Amino acid sequence: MIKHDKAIETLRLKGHRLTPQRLIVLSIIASGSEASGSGHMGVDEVYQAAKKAYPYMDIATVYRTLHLFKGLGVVTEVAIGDRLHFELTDPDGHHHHMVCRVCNGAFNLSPHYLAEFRDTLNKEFGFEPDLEHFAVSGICAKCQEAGKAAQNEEAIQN
Amino acid sequence: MIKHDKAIETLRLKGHRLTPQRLIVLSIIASGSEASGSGHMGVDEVYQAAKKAYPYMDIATVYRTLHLFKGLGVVTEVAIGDRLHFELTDPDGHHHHMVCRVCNGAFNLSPHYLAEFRDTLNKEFGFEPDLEHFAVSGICAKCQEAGKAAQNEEAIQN
DNA sequence: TTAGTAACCGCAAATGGTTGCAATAACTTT
DNA sequence: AAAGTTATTGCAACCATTTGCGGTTACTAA
Repeated sequence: MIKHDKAIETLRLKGHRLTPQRLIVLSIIASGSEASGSGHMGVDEVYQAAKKAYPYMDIATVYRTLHLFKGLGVVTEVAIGDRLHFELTDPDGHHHHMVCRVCNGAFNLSPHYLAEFRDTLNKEFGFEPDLEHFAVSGICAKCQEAGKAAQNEEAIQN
Repeated sequence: MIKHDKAIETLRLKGHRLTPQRLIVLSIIASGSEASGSGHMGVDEVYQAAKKAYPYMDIATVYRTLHLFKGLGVVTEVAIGDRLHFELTDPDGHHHHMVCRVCNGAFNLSPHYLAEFRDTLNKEFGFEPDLEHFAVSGICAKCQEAGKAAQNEEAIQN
Protein backbone atom coordinates (compact mmCIF):
# COMPACT_ATOMS: atom_id res chain seq x y z
CA MET A 1 0.00 0.00 0.00
CA ILE A 2 3.01 2.27 0.13
CA LYS A 3 3.10 2.77 -3.64
CA HIS A 4 -0.63 3.33 -3.59
CA ASP A 5 -0.42 6.22 -1.14
CA LYS A 6 2.52 7.79 -2.90
CA ALA A 7 0.55 7.73 -6.13
CA ILE A 8 -2.37 9.52 -4.49
CA GLU A 9 -0.07 12.18 -3.16
CA THR A 10 1.46 12.62 -6.60
CA LEU A 11 -2.01 13.22 -7.98
CA ARG A 12 -2.77 15.89 -5.36
CA LEU A 13 0.54 17.65 -5.77
CA LYS A 14 0.05 17.95 -9.47
CA GLY A 15 -3.39 19.50 -8.98
CA HIS A 16 -5.36 16.58 -10.34
CA ARG A 17 -8.68 15.70 -8.77
CA LEU A 18 -9.07 12.71 -6.59
CA THR A 19 -12.12 11.09 -8.11
CA PRO A 20 -13.53 7.71 -7.09
CA GLN A 21 -12.90 6.45 -10.61
CA ARG A 22 -9.21 7.23 -10.33
CA LEU A 23 -8.91 5.64 -6.92
CA ILE A 24 -10.66 2.52 -8.18
CA VAL A 25 -8.41 2.19 -11.21
CA LEU A 26 -5.35 2.79 -9.07
CA SER A 27 -6.26 0.14 -6.51
CA ILE A 28 -7.05 -2.31 -9.28
CA ILE A 29 -3.70 -2.08 -10.99
CA ALA A 30 -2.01 -2.05 -7.60
CA SER A 31 -3.71 -5.27 -6.56
CA GLY A 32 -3.34 -6.72 -10.03
CA SER A 33 0.37 -6.13 -9.95
CA GLU A 34 0.55 -8.12 -6.75
CA ALA A 35 -1.87 -10.87 -7.67
CA SER A 36 -0.91 -12.03 -11.14
CA GLY A 37 2.63 -13.20 -11.61
CA SER A 38 3.22 -11.09 -14.70
CA GLY A 39 2.51 -7.82 -12.93
CA HIS A 40 0.71 -6.10 -15.79
CA MET A 41 -2.98 -5.97 -16.61
CA GLY A 42 -4.81 -5.55 -19.88
CA VAL A 43 -7.09 -2.54 -20.26
CA ASP A 44 -10.23 -4.63 -20.44
CA GLU A 45 -9.14 -6.55 -17.36
CA VAL A 46 -8.95 -3.25 -15.50
CA TYR A 47 -12.25 -2.12 -16.96
CA GLN A 48 -14.16 -5.26 -15.94
CA ALA A 49 -12.80 -5.10 -12.41
CA ALA A 50 -13.62 -1.40 -12.19
CA LYS A 51 -17.20 -1.96 -13.30
CA LYS A 52 -17.70 -4.33 -10.40
CA ALA A 53 -16.65 -1.62 -7.96
CA TYR A 54 -18.59 1.10 -9.76
CA PRO A 55 -21.05 0.02 -12.44
CA TYR A 56 -21.14 3.35 -14.29
CA MET A 57 -17.42 3.14 -15.02
CA ASP A 58 -16.73 3.87 -18.67
CA ILE A 59 -13.99 2.36 -20.78
CA ALA A 60 -12.97 5.84 -21.95
CA THR A 61 -12.44 6.86 -18.34
CA VAL A 62 -10.24 3.82 -17.81
CA TYR A 63 -8.10 4.78 -20.78
CA ARG A 64 -7.93 8.43 -19.76
CA THR A 65 -7.04 7.50 -16.20
CA LEU A 66 -4.34 5.07 -17.24
CA HIS A 67 -2.82 7.63 -19.57
CA LEU A 68 -2.88 10.22 -16.81
CA PHE A 69 -1.14 7.81 -14.46
CA LYS A 70 1.37 7.02 -17.14
CA GLY A 71 2.15 10.69 -17.63
CA LEU A 72 2.65 11.06 -13.87
CA GLY A 73 5.00 8.11 -13.82
CA VAL A 74 2.71 6.20 -11.49
CA VAL A 75 2.02 3.51 -14.03
CA THR A 76 4.08 2.00 -16.82
CA GLU A 77 2.66 1.04 -20.20
CA VAL A 78 3.69 -2.25 -21.78
CA ALA A 79 2.64 -3.31 -25.26
CA ILE A 80 1.87 -7.04 -25.22
CA GLY A 81 1.29 -8.11 -28.79
CA ASP A 82 -0.93 -5.32 -30.03
CA ARG A 83 -2.76 -4.67 -26.77
CA LEU A 84 -1.81 -2.18 -24.10
CA HIS A 85 -1.02 -3.41 -20.62
CA PHE A 86 -0.28 -1.40 -17.50
CA GLU A 87 1.50 -1.97 -14.22
CA LEU A 88 2.58 0.08 -11.22
CA THR A 89 5.91 1.69 -12.03
CA ASP A 90 8.75 -0.20 -10.44
CA PRO A 91 10.03 2.15 -7.70
CA ASP A 92 13.51 0.67 -7.32
CA GLY A 93 14.65 1.22 -10.87
CA HIS A 94 12.77 0.67 -14.07
CA HIS A 95 12.90 -2.65 -15.78
CA HIS A 96 12.37 -3.27 -19.43
CA HIS A 97 10.43 -5.94 -21.23
CA MET A 98 11.09 -8.59 -23.80
CA VAL A 99 7.91 -9.63 -25.53
CA CYS A 100 7.77 -12.90 -27.41
CA ARG A 101 6.00 -12.43 -30.72
CA VAL A 102 4.90 -16.06 -30.76
CA CYS A 103 3.42 -16.61 -27.30
CA ASN A 104 3.10 -12.92 -26.39
CA GLY A 105 4.77 -13.64 -23.09
CA ALA A 106 6.54 -10.69 -21.44
CA PHE A 107 9.82 -11.03 -19.59
CA ASN A 108 11.46 -8.45 -17.40
CA LEU A 109 14.97 -7.29 -18.06
CA SER A 110 17.20 -5.19 -15.82
CA PRO A 111 18.52 -1.96 -17.31
CA HIS A 112 22.17 -2.83 -16.92
CA TYR A 113 21.82 -5.40 -19.66
CA LEU A 114 21.35 -2.67 -22.19
CA ALA A 115 25.01 -2.38 -23.08
CA GLU A 116 25.78 -5.97 -23.97
CA PHE A 117 22.29 -6.13 -25.27
CA ARG A 118 22.21 -8.70 -27.97
CA ASP A 119 24.92 -11.05 -26.81
CA THR A 120 23.73 -11.19 -23.27
CA LEU A 121 20.10 -11.61 -24.27
CA ASN A 122 21.07 -14.63 -26.25
CA LYS A 123 23.32 -16.28 -23.69
CA GLU A 124 21.49 -15.36 -20.55
CA PHE A 125 17.84 -15.78 -21.52
CA GLY A 126 17.87 -17.70 -24.76
CA PHE A 127 16.04 -14.75 -26.24
CA GLU A 128 16.76 -13.88 -29.86
CA PRO A 129 15.94 -10.23 -30.40
CA ASP A 130 15.11 -8.85 -33.83
CA LEU A 131 16.36 -5.36 -33.31
CA GLU A 132 14.39 -3.63 -36.04
CA HIS A 133 13.62 -0.14 -34.77
CA PHE A 134 14.98 -1.12 -31.38
CA ALA A 135 11.69 -2.58 -30.30
CA VAL A 136 12.54 -5.58 -28.14
CA SER A 137 10.20 -8.05 -29.60
CA GLY A 138 11.56 -11.45 -30.56
CA ILE A 139 11.13 -15.08 -29.81
CA CYS A 140 11.57 -16.56 -26.37
CA ALA A 141 13.52 -19.73 -25.67
CA LYS A 142 10.42 -21.87 -25.29
CA CYS A 143 8.91 -20.86 -28.61
CA GLN A 144 12.23 -21.21 -30.41
CA GLU A 145 12.33 -24.89 -29.43
CA ALA A 146 8.69 -25.45 -30.23
CA GLY A 147 9.05 -24.20 -33.79
CA LYS A 148 12.25 -25.81 -34.95
CA ALA A 149 10.93 -28.62 -37.12
CA ALA A 150 8.76 -26.50 -39.40
CA GLN A 151 11.30 -23.76 -39.88
CA ASN A 152 13.67 -25.30 -42.43
CA GLU A 153 12.09 -23.97 -45.62
CA GLU A 154 9.45 -21.75 -44.08
CA ALA A 155 11.79 -18.97 -42.95
CA ILE A 156 10.09 -15.63 -43.24
CA GLN A 157 13.05 -13.53 -44.41
CA ASN A 158 14.01 -14.85 -47.88
CA MET B 1 13.90 0.12 -60.22
CA ILE B 2 16.32 -2.56 -59.13
CA LYS B 3 14.71 -3.04 -55.74
CA HIS B 4 11.34 -3.02 -57.41
CA ASP B 5 12.17 -5.94 -59.71
CA LYS B 6 13.81 -7.91 -56.95
CA ALA B 7 10.68 -7.51 -54.88
CA ILE B 8 8.54 -8.88 -57.69
CA GLU B 9 10.81 -11.87 -58.07
CA THR B 10 10.63 -12.48 -54.33
CA LEU B 11 6.84 -12.55 -54.60
CA ARG B 12 6.92 -15.11 -57.43
CA LEU B 13 9.47 -17.34 -55.74
CA LYS B 14 7.38 -17.50 -52.61
CA GLY B 15 4.32 -18.54 -54.60
CA HIS B 16 2.38 -15.36 -54.08
CA ARG B 17 0.21 -14.07 -56.86
CA LEU B 18 1.19 -11.03 -58.84
CA THR B 19 -1.95 -8.97 -58.66
CA PRO B 20 -2.31 -5.44 -60.00
CA GLN B 21 -3.07 -4.22 -56.50
CA ARG B 22 0.23 -5.54 -55.22
CA LEU B 23 2.19 -4.04 -58.08
CA ILE B 24 0.52 -0.69 -57.53
CA VAL B 25 1.28 -0.65 -53.81
CA LEU B 26 4.83 -1.72 -54.48
CA SER B 27 5.50 1.01 -57.03
CA ILE B 28 3.94 3.59 -54.74
CA ILE B 29 6.16 2.86 -51.77
CA ALA B 30 9.13 2.56 -54.12
CA SER B 31 8.49 5.99 -55.61
CA GLY B 32 7.54 7.40 -52.24
CA SER B 33 10.81 6.27 -50.78
CA GLU B 34 12.60 8.20 -53.47
CA ALA B 35 10.41 11.27 -53.52
CA SER B 36 9.94 12.31 -49.90
CA GLY B 37 13.07 12.95 -47.92
CA SER B 38 11.99 10.82 -44.99
CA GLY B 39 11.65 7.66 -47.05
CA HIS B 40 8.59 6.24 -45.34
CA MET B 41 4.92 6.66 -46.18
CA GLY B 42 1.84 6.57 -44.02
CA VAL B 43 -0.77 3.94 -44.83
CA ASP B 44 -3.35 6.46 -45.89
CA GLU B 45 -0.80 8.18 -48.10
CA VAL B 46 -0.29 4.86 -49.87
CA TYR B 47 -4.02 4.24 -50.01
CA GLN B 48 -4.85 7.61 -51.58
CA ALA B 49 -2.15 7.20 -54.21
CA ALA B 50 -3.30 3.66 -54.95
CA LYS B 51 -6.90 4.75 -55.44
CA LYS B 52 -5.77 7.13 -58.15
CA ALA B 53 -4.18 4.28 -60.05
CA TYR B 54 -7.03 1.86 -59.38
CA PRO B 55 -10.25 3.31 -57.96
CA TYR B 56 -11.56 0.03 -56.51
CA MET B 57 -8.54 -0.26 -54.25
CA ASP B 58 -9.58 -1.03 -50.70
CA ILE B 59 -7.83 0.10 -47.54
CA ALA B 60 -7.90 -3.49 -46.27
CA THR B 61 -6.01 -4.60 -49.34
CA VAL B 62 -3.40 -1.94 -48.71
CA TYR B 63 -2.91 -3.17 -45.17
CA ARG B 64 -2.80 -6.82 -46.22
CA THR B 65 -0.35 -6.05 -49.00
CA LEU B 66 1.94 -4.03 -46.79
CA HIS B 67 1.96 -6.77 -44.17
CA LEU B 68 2.73 -9.35 -46.82
CA PHE B 69 5.61 -7.24 -48.07
CA LYS B 70 6.82 -6.79 -44.55
CA GLY B 71 6.79 -10.54 -43.97
CA LEU B 72 8.78 -11.02 -47.17
CA GLY B 73 11.33 -8.46 -46.05
CA VAL B 74 10.54 -6.26 -49.04
CA VAL B 75 9.21 -3.46 -46.90
CA THR B 76 10.06 -2.24 -43.41
CA GLU B 77 7.46 -1.06 -40.92
CA VAL B 78 8.14 2.06 -38.87
CA ALA B 79 5.87 3.31 -36.10
CA ILE B 80 5.72 7.10 -36.30
CA GLY B 81 3.87 8.34 -33.25
CA ASP B 82 0.94 5.95 -33.17
CA ARG B 83 0.62 5.49 -36.93
CA LEU B 84 2.24 2.86 -39.07
CA HIS B 85 4.60 3.90 -41.85
CA PHE B 86 6.32 1.77 -44.47
CA GLU B 87 9.42 2.04 -46.61
CA LEU B 88 11.39 -0.18 -48.96
CA THR B 89 13.78 -2.26 -46.90
CA ASP B 90 17.26 -0.80 -47.00
CA PRO B 91 19.27 -3.36 -49.03
CA ASP B 92 22.74 -2.38 -47.76
CA GLY B 93 22.14 -3.00 -44.10
CA HIS B 94 19.12 -2.14 -41.99
CA HIS B 95 18.96 1.15 -40.23
CA HIS B 96 16.96 1.92 -37.13
CA HIS B 97 14.83 4.89 -36.24
CA MET B 98 14.61 7.51 -33.58
CA VAL B 99 11.18 9.01 -33.40
CA CYS B 100 10.65 12.34 -31.68
CA ARG B 101 7.58 12.20 -29.49
CA VAL B 102 7.03 15.95 -29.84
CA CYS B 103 7.27 16.55 -33.58
CA ASN B 104 6.91 12.89 -34.64
CA GLY B 105 9.92 13.30 -36.86
CA ALA B 106 11.84 10.13 -37.66
CA PHE B 107 15.63 9.95 -37.88
CA ASN B 108 17.67 7.11 -39.20
CA LEU B 109 20.37 5.50 -37.12
CA SER B 110 23.04 3.07 -38.21
CA PRO B 111 23.18 -0.24 -36.36
CA HIS B 112 26.72 0.19 -35.12
CA TYR B 113 25.53 2.89 -32.76
CA LEU B 114 23.65 0.30 -30.76
CA ALA B 115 26.52 -0.44 -28.38
CA GLU B 116 27.27 3.04 -27.11
CA PHE B 117 23.61 3.71 -27.45
CA ARG B 118 22.70 6.34 -24.99
CA ASP B 119 25.94 8.28 -24.78
CA THR B 120 26.41 8.47 -28.47
CA LEU B 121 22.79 9.40 -29.11
CA ASN B 122 23.19 12.33 -26.83
CA LYS B 123 26.51 13.60 -28.14
CA GLU B 124 26.11 12.81 -31.79
CA PHE B 125 22.48 13.71 -32.48
CA GLY B 126 21.35 15.73 -29.49
CA PHE B 127 18.71 13.08 -29.04
CA GLU B 128 17.68 12.27 -25.48
CA PRO B 129 16.23 8.76 -25.44
CA ASP B 130 13.78 7.63 -22.78
CA LEU B 131 14.63 3.97 -22.81
CA GLU B 132 11.46 2.59 -21.28
CA HIS B 133 10.81 -0.77 -22.91
CA PHE B 134 13.69 -0.13 -25.30
CA ALA B 135 11.50 1.76 -27.68
CA VAL B 136 13.61 4.54 -29.10
CA SER B 137 11.21 7.33 -28.76
CA GLY B 138 12.47 10.55 -27.24
CA ILE B 139 12.86 14.19 -28.01
CA CYS B 140 14.93 15.48 -30.90
CA ALA B 141 17.38 18.34 -30.60
CA LYS B 142 15.06 20.84 -32.23
CA CYS B 143 12.13 20.12 -29.93
CA GLN B 144 14.34 20.13 -26.86
CA GLU B 145 15.35 23.71 -27.59
CA ALA B 146 11.82 24.77 -28.44
CA GLY B 147 10.41 23.58 -25.13
CA LYS B 148 12.97 24.82 -22.64
CA ALA B 149 11.18 27.85 -21.20
CA ALA B 150 7.97 26.08 -20.17
CA GLN B 151 9.70 23.06 -18.68
CA ASN B 152 10.88 24.43 -15.32
CA GLU B 153 7.90 23.44 -13.16
CA GLU B 154 5.97 21.41 -15.70
CA ALA B 155 8.19 18.34 -15.60
CA ILE B 156 6.17 15.22 -16.19
CA GLN B 157 7.96 12.85 -13.82
CA ASN B 158 7.26 14.15 -10.24
C1' DT C 1 -21.14 25.54 4.70
C1' DT C 2 -22.33 27.09 0.68
C1' DA C 3 -21.53 28.91 -4.04
C1' DG C 4 -18.44 29.11 -8.05
C1' DT C 5 -15.37 27.19 -11.42
C1' DA C 6 -12.97 24.26 -14.05
C1' DA C 7 -11.61 19.49 -14.28
C1' DC C 8 -13.74 15.33 -15.01
C1' DC C 9 -17.13 11.93 -16.41
C1' DG C 10 -20.39 9.17 -19.32
C1' DC C 11 -21.99 8.82 -23.65
C1' DA C 12 -21.73 8.29 -28.40
C1' DA C 13 -19.41 8.91 -32.51
C1' DA C 14 -15.04 8.65 -34.84
C1' DT C 15 -10.36 6.69 -35.84
C1' DG C 16 -6.77 3.46 -37.32
C1' DG C 17 -6.40 -1.10 -38.13
C1' DT C 18 -8.12 -6.15 -38.66
C1' DT C 19 -11.03 -9.99 -40.03
C1' DG C 20 -14.90 -13.16 -42.01
C1' DC C 21 -17.04 -14.16 -46.08
C1' DA C 22 -18.71 -14.73 -50.73
C1' DA C 23 -17.28 -13.42 -55.34
C1' DT C 24 -13.38 -12.85 -58.40
C1' DA C 25 -9.23 -13.65 -60.84
C1' DA C 26 -4.22 -15.36 -61.13
C1' DC C 27 -1.89 -19.29 -61.88
C1' DT C 28 -1.78 -24.37 -63.10
C1' DT C 29 -2.95 -28.29 -65.71
C1' DT C 30 -4.62 -30.19 -69.50
C1' DA D 1 -7.19 -22.16 -75.27
C1' DA D 2 -10.38 -23.65 -71.72
C1' DA D 3 -11.37 -25.38 -67.05
C1' DG D 4 -10.10 -26.07 -62.23
C1' DT D 5 -8.02 -24.67 -57.98
C1' DT D 6 -7.25 -21.67 -54.52
C1' DA D 7 -5.14 -17.21 -53.21
C1' DT D 8 -6.77 -12.75 -53.16
C1' DT D 9 -10.05 -9.12 -53.31
C1' DG D 10 -13.92 -5.80 -51.89
C1' DC D 11 -17.11 -5.19 -48.72
C1' DA D 12 -18.93 -4.69 -44.30
C1' DA D 13 -18.68 -5.65 -39.68
C1' DC D 14 -15.69 -5.56 -36.03
C1' DC D 15 -11.97 -4.36 -32.56
C1' DA D 16 -9.15 -1.45 -29.45
C1' DT D 17 -8.47 3.15 -28.56
C1' DT D 18 -9.43 8.23 -28.85
C1' DT D 19 -12.15 12.39 -28.87
C1' DG D 20 -16.06 16.05 -28.73
C1' DC D 21 -19.54 17.49 -25.92
C1' DG D 22 -22.91 18.69 -22.41
C1' DG D 23 -23.84 17.56 -17.71
C1' DT D 24 -21.75 16.54 -13.20
C1' DT D 25 -18.66 16.85 -9.29
C1' DA D 26 -14.26 17.67 -6.69
C1' DC D 27 -11.99 21.24 -4.98
C1' DT D 28 -11.39 26.45 -3.77
C1' DA D 29 -12.54 30.46 -1.61
C1' DA D 30 -15.60 33.01 0.83
